Amino acid sequence: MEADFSQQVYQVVKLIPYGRVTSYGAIAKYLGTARASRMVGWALNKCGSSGENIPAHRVLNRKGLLTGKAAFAGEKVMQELLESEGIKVKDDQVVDFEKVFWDPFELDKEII
DNA sequence: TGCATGACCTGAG
DNA sequence: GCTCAGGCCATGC
Repeated sequence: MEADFSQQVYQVVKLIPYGRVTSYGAIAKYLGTARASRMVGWALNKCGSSGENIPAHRVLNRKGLLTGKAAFAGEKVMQELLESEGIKVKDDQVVDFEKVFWDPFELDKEII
């Protein structure tokens, strides 16, 4: 349940604000397993089987590349979703990735 | 129990 | 500055 790594990832991904994106490494680091960044992607890969609606399209790699677009219904679905939120995507890559980048640690900042 | 895989990240050449 | 290779953790069979 809560202790499940996958659930932890889903929780963070669902906390991503509208029009913002984050990287697998950022989530992994937030969970305390920065070296298990690969697990983050895997957890999202099972998001469909988990029965939860996870905005995995907001999660990209460190380069802002839509590496997980293949896990969606269509390779263009992920891009459409991002563009729908105001995020520009070109060549399977997010434009101004640094500007739309969002760190899970910002949540703690708000709490503080 | 052990091996192989994975939507990654970091370091070195 | 770019490219190649290795390593990390968690899950499935």
